[in-house]
Amino acid sequence: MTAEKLGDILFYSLEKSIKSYRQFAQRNITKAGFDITIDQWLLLKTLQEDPEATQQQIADKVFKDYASITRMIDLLVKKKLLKRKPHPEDRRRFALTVTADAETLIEGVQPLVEANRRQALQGINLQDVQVLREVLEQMISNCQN
Amino acid sequence: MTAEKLGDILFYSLEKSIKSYRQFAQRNITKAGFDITIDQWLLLKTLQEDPEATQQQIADKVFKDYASITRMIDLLVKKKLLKRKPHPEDRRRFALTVTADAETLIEGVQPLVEANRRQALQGINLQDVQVLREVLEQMISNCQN
DNA sequence: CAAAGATAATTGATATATCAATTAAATCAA
DNA sequence: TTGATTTAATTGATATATCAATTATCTTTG
Repeated sequence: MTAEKLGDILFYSLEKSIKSYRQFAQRNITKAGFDITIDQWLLLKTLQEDPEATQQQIADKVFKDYASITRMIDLLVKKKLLKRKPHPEDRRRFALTVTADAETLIEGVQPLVEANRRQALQGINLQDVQVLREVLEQMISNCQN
Repeated sequence: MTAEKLGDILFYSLEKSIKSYRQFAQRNITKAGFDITIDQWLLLKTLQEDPEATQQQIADKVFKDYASITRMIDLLVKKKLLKRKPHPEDRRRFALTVTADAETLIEGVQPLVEANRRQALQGINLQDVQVLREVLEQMISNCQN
């Protein structure tokens, strides 16, 4: 019969948990008056960590499609959070710069993000988080083809 | 300094793992020649489990937005996988019926879905899956506001 | 019963995901 | 050096996510 109920399926909980967290986190950021999505924040953060990254490297890091990154960057440029200039050494690329506005925004959001993470993990012990991390990594590698 | 690297962040692994799984599963389904997305499959499955469900109930079950469900149903009707008729008792609603085509499709996809799940969980022991499940549920409830 | 409130679904606007095809520039190889 | 291959990014098409506003119908309640 294998009457596998949706609620019993691990992947369903996975989806649900990540969506819950995203909604929760985005709600808090929006409520606090920040005009930025979590994905945009993450992209900017990534660029700050590695200002020389190509769009493809960014895509790999935030685990998104190249096309999505192109469009997100378009948006961020429109919002004056990024500057896009021709790259001096490789004309296929662009040199991306996080603007001062963006830096302020990112800093402002940071404590909220940390608070969100803390609240989401409340009452969960560290060993379990570690197990979770390992299981997820195993799953990721199992799905690499 | 809190130089929290992205890779260290649990939520990042969560996103990455669910995306890996989805891409992996969708790839296999598409490769096998089935013209359906995982989300569409899930919606149809949910309706099969509970044919009387309202769209809102479906949305809650698959953890999607009402608007998304409306649009997915439009699509499924176009693809002849669903029939939408006026509901006999409540004119605000629709009576949704999974077509015979859809039933065949769902059955055909089923073994693939199960194989995908098995492969994704390979080498992971059951206790750890159980821990995972519990942690995720806790996280979900932590984010309920 | 009528007005107010609740419920089911849709629509519009914007953001993101994904695949395939394309363009432009760089690099490699004969 | 030219011609083939690879790489960086974009574009188009389609699917989904999310919020707010709207419509239509039902349910309460005064």
